[in-house]
Amino acid sequence: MFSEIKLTIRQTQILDFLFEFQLKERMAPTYREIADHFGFKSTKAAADHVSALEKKGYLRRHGGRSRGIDLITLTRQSDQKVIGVPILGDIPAGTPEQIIEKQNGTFAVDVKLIGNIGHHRLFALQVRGDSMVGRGIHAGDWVIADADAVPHENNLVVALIDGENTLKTLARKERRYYLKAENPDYNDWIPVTELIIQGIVKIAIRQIY
Amino acid sequence: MFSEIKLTIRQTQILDFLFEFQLKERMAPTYREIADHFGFKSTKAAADHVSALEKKGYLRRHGGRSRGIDLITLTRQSDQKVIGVPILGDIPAGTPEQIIEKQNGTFAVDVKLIGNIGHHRLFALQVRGDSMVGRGIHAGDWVIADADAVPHENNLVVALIDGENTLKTLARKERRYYLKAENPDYNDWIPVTELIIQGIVKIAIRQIY
DNA sequence: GATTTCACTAAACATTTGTATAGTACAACT
DNA sequence: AGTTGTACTATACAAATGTTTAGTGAAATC
Repeated sequence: MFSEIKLTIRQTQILDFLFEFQLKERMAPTYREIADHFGFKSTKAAADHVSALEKKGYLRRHGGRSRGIDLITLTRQSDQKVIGVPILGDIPAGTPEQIIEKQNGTFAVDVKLIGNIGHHRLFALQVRGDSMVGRGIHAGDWVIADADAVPHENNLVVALIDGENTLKTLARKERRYYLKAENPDYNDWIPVTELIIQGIVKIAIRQIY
Repeated sequence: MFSEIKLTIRQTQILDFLFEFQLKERMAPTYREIADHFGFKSTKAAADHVSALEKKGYLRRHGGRSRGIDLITLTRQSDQKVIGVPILGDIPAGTPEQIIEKQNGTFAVDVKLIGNIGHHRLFALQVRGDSMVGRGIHAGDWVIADADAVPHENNLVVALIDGENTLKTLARKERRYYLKAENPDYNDWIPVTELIIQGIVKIAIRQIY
């Protein structure tokens, strides 16, 4: 490829500040804001540093314009990136593949919440019933589930039972897995062989009234 | 379900231009650039339109700063509309006005979750401590709060006590309001006169492991 | 019919901001 | 030994930009 041009310690500090400012304030700083941050008594110092960073290819400047520093690699969206997660309809099909096809719009989820999921397929659904109140999940809540995650004990899973999506906790007794409803009123332990686990719940979203 | 605050044809055109400019130029336009584009002979026309859009909650302005127009909504697609909610830093200032200024990046929230907030200011913060486990809110959870909502009894509120943000339930005993921690370990009832209620929690987001 | 909102013009002011000139000091190459 | 690059100060100008006061006319709302 190409070897990056080395930066001095100070130039690295300046560049770090530029990124930080852009992320926080959602705009580029002015030379005076840079100077103030570093305690420079002249704006020329800041301008010189930015000029050096431009020469070395770390940024572009839109000459004449205020706040014209353009950090090339940082898009505005990188601060606020969302993933469109398909919403599961009320009567979903069986397999995870079909789930995505039966979608009912999408739900936007901030990547801060899910991190690096790779190519995993996610889906969203709105909770009905109160089988999961024991884990703080109530009717009307939204859950985001990962269709490709490997289930582990104590995971909150989306399972398909009799054509309906239900939320259960994946439990284990000795060597056998079961599904458990987190509500004392329910006592349904269902062996995992009788059903399909469609996804592992990663995020729960509650609207508070 | 919810109706958005309506825009006039001209205001829609202005908003479209703001999105277009931000996308192309990677920065917000100035009032003169807006005026030039539309052929306005006074910058006041542009400023008035932007002011109207701010009042209707379609954008925020960073007063005094050049290119200080901050488009909150990222996408204009009706399917996947998100609002950028400023994230509160760890040591926030007192009044709701100052909250927005101390922002630390933004958090994207699907409008499906919030409905019509009008021009209410929202903010996001990550929960520390376990004072709200009784209401299913744990350390690490995200909460989205409305800085302009009117507090009611039993509301989950963000309150500023001794320079720290804490979550409490707004409770009432006879005619006086108090703040209650939803954890049997805590028993702190604080009269509302001694503190500032910064916002009413509308959404809680939990990452499930 | 009165008031408010919308959509601007016109002119000006104040601040913010980019840019320039002139210079100091030091370290690193060539 | 001389040049180049780094890292600034000090001052200042001019352009860019936000903001304000004062107004007009039409459309919408009360």
